[in-house]
Amino acid sequence: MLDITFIRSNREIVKQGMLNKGEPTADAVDEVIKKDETWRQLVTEIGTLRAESNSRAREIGILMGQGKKEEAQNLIRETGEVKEKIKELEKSLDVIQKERDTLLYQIPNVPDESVPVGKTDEDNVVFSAWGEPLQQEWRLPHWELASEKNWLDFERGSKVAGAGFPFYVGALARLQRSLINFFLNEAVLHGFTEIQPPYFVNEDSARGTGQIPDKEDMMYTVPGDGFFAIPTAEVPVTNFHRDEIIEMKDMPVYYCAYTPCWRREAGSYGADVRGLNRLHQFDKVELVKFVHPDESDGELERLREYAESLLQKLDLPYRTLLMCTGDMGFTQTKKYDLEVWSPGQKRWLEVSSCSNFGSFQARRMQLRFRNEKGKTEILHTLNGSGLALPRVVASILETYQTESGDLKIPEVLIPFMGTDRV
RNA sequence: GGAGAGAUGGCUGAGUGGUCGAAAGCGCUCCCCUGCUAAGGGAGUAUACUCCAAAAGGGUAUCGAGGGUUCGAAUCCCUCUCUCUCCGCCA
Repeated sequence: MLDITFIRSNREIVKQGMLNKGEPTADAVDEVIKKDETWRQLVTEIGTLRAESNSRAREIGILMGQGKKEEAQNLIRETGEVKEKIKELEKSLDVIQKERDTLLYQIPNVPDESVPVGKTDEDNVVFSAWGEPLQQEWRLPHWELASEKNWLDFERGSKVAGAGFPFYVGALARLQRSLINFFLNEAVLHGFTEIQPPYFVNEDSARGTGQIPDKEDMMYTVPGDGFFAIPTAEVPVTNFHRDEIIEMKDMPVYYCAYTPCWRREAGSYGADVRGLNRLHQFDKVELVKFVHPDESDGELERLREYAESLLQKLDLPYRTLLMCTGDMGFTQTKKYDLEVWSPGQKRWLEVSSCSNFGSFQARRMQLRFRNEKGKTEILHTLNGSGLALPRVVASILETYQTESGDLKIPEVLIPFMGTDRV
């Protein structure tokens, strides 16, 4: 949610940003400003009437205290009219406010100036690249190697849960656990505080990070309890401080969390969903930052660099994309995607997405800090994957496989795996 | 799941229909005094919205949340949420 005051004084910028993000029109901006004007008028009017009603009530109290019942009765009679008027206006205010807020929720965050304007993923910019993508023809896609080794069981996954819920078996299960440990250890070394969040959240939390209204279809729900299965740890971790004021001395706040993630992924098909490319449940280590508004630009770059360093330590070639306005999503001001090379499929796989949300999420959540002057101020949030597991696993299976059909273990994972080859 | 108790400002904790946004204490900030790592005195110290060009300053709302009664509610009524205690169940 954008600040209505910001929208009022930056009408054209907000409109342009909305169009750049691919919204068909930016009419909501004009409408919300109009609604807000009416809203403010009503608030002022109601305030005045309430002031009057309050002062009369106080007078009545004093008269009663002095035993002047007659005079008090007169005043009480007169007050009825004001009360009626207030009730009436309050009803209108309620309606207007709902209309205003609905519009407000429809206006996306404004892209940063450094973000390229574009419509689709074709317009994303390759920001950087690292490593030499392997091209040998003998490399098998990860699902073939995994099948030969009995490491992945999609059939039983379907039987037990459904499509997109595979079992990881034996060495591959251990490899995932090793990656989780590696990622968490690295994050803690870089100053992130490790937390284990709930895997289900309530509606308020889903709204706080912007999953609703808009993207509730992406989440699994728990019937009867009103819970959503988290689509990413971002949801519970960012909501950790919802409705709180963080002291300046405690800023910036960095968290990392490992969780499974559940996504319905309605409408996905084809090669996209082969093997580990796209699942309904996957593991991820997520990084979340709460920072001073002046710092968020730099913090995004450091977040990106940190995520990249993980791929470098695993020695997996990757490239970093700077997402264009049309492909970046509703809530972000700027976003990088990290894509790892999949030599068995000869394609890039997204394994991390690092985003700056500015004050957009924080405002919804009333997530504030006490600034230098002791005033409360909405802070900025960022998050990034560090990293999403299945595609990293896929890339490892394809990058580290030998021509004889074994799998070498990336050096940094050997301590966790207890072996250098499986 | 059953029974009971409770939810007040950064914290502790008063307040059961009338100048209560809320006593007092603690903490914190500033000032004064004090020649010493103590003590004393004074002032200040919630959040959101809104009016005003802005500052100063007004106004409104908020005592877990929502609704109700009333001229007036932290205080009465209803619903919900959460916390604690005891019992049951349990990884």
